[in-house]
Amino acid sequence: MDTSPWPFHRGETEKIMSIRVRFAPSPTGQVHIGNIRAAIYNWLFARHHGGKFLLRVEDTDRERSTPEAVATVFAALQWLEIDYDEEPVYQSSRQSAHLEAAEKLLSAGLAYKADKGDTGKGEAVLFKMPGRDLSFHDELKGELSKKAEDLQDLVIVRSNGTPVFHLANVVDDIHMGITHVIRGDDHIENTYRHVALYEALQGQVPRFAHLPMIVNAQGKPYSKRDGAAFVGEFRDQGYRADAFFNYLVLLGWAPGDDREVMSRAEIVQAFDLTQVKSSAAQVDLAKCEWMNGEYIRAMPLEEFRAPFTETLTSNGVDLSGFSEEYTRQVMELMQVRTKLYAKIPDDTRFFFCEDFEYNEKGVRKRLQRDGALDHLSALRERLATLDDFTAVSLEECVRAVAEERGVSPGELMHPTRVAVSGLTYGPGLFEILEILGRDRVGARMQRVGERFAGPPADL
RNA sequence: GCCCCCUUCGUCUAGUGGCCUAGGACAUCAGGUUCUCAUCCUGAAAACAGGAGUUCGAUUCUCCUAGGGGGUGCCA
Repeated sequence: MDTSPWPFHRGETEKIMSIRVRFAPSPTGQVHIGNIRAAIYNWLFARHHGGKFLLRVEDTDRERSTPEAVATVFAALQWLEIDYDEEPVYQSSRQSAHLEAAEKLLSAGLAYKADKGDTGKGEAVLFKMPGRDLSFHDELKGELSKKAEDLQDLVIVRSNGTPVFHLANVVDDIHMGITHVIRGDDHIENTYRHVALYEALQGQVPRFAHLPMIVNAQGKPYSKRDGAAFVGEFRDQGYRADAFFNYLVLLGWAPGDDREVMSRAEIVQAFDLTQVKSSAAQVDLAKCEWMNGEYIRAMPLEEFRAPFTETLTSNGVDLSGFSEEYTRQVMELMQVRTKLYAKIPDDTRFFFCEDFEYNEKGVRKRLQRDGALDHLSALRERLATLDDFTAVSLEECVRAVAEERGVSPGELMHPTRVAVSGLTYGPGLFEILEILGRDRVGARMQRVGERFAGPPADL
């Protein structure tokens, strides 16, 4: 290692000069997980090193860059609590600077006008490649280089007078004083040409880090066809922002020890570009869900209340008739078995209304079989006389009835579960019964006795 | 076609020449707890793409091959 005491030696300079990175999304309506992960890595890099994280909205595409699309970008950042340090730069407001740069290159003889490809559209401005091999150091992939003959001049201003991405990107990065460009590795090829542009414009060439892509099971870029692909979708499905953030961070980076579920502070502390993988990563929604479940389980019960009630309410479940204490009891049972908020309504609706659906298979298997309904009705009568309608005595009672009738407790419990919840799974039966209370339990047990009596309707 | 990048269990990854009998996590399977589901606990199966080098010694370094991806736009 470098033991020189002289501080401005080699890699030391970058520690002294402050780091400035940026996230430069083009607002197209939704924010792809690959893009947001790039934002996250930029943000973490800045926060870890005490640098600045900036935002540049690349809204030069008039058709797609609507105000709503821009708002979506901000909403995604806000949801994930990715804050930025300076006023966002809107690329659309920088066009004159881009064109000025092109003029400069033109008058310096570093660019020329031509109709590239003889399109007949008129003359565009082309940037002249320097005619030598180009190379740059990538923080993840090492020394990258490209031969002069493989580099072609590129259009920097279209024949209609609008600047092209490459020009705008470089001019703006110089303008914003960007020191590290951290972006997807689909930009590697562009980077050689960008390096030449930086030099031609006499800008300080930043350091680059090209992140691997996020791919699907076929190794192709992950898209909406492969499942949830946009930040908004994950939020709507009931992911917690911190869990989603944590999962995405781990897609291409690991702290080097065995930690996986990590707080934001821990991640910031541990994050570094050198630990980022250079090969593509495949999305694993199962693990993403598991991660979310970990976060949900770990949160204080009262923090669970807001998402819990919101999800139910927005799915048409009316909670107004139930006390805080009542919903708290339900929440207590449900928190440990919730992986996605979006699943809550189907799993808990029966606690809050009478018109829940009966699971068809459950009905066939548990109610329309043997003497299930007989058992149920016998149990119902006994439950009606039970003094103490609590989980403990309910269990005693059910076991006693089972023994009297010479069946296993399960023979009574499964039908009862379907009868009162419509489901074949869920929290402990006795807890469910206690919370629902004697009246509703009795009514529901009676109701299925009538409704599902007789031979199976279908088969 | 040409150019560039990538390659450890099914998946995310640890590993920077000996600590590797290749570790962890998700998923899977088998048990335990249990009325079911979830949680929790125990255990199992599961990988260094292939081939040459370099070296006393390669998952780790080099080269070749194969496979995958990206680029090759007056898209970003």
